[in-house]
Amino acid sequence: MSTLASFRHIIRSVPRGKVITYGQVAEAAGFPRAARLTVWALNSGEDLPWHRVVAAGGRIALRGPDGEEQRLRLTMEGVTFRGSRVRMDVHGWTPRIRERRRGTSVRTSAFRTRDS
DNA sequence: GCCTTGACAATTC
DNA sequence: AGAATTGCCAAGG
Repeated sequence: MSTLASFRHIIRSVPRGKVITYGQVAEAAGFPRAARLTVWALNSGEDLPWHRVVAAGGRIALRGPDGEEQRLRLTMEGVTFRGSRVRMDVHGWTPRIRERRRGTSVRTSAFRTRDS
C-alpha cells in the first residue's frame, strides 16, 4: 500500500461527528512526527472528509473562509466547540495504529532512526 | 542531489 | 498569548 493511500485510508476512517489531528493521522499512517505529510495527503486528492482533520488541541488550521466552512461543516455533524477549538475530549477519534511488519529475520531495533 | 514548500507539532523564551 | 526555533518528510523544480 502506498504512503498516500495509507494517509487517505486513515482520514477516511474518521466518522461523522469525530475529528482527528494532523499528527495523529501521520502517526497512525506510520509516520510519527510527520504531521505535515497529512497536509500533503489532504491536498493530493479528493473524496476526503478534510474538515475532520484539525490541528493539535482542536484548533482549526485553515484561515479565512475555508476555516469558517470547516467549522460550519463540523457543527452540522454535531461537533461542539470550546471557544475556537473543537472539544477533543468529546470528539477526538483514535484510529487503530498501523502495525509494522515484523519480519522473521529483522528486528525493529535494526531500523531505529533516532531517539535515545 | 539540493532547495523550497506546506491546512503541523513541541519546545522555549 | 504570541513569536521564534527546530524537527518532520514526500514532491516538484
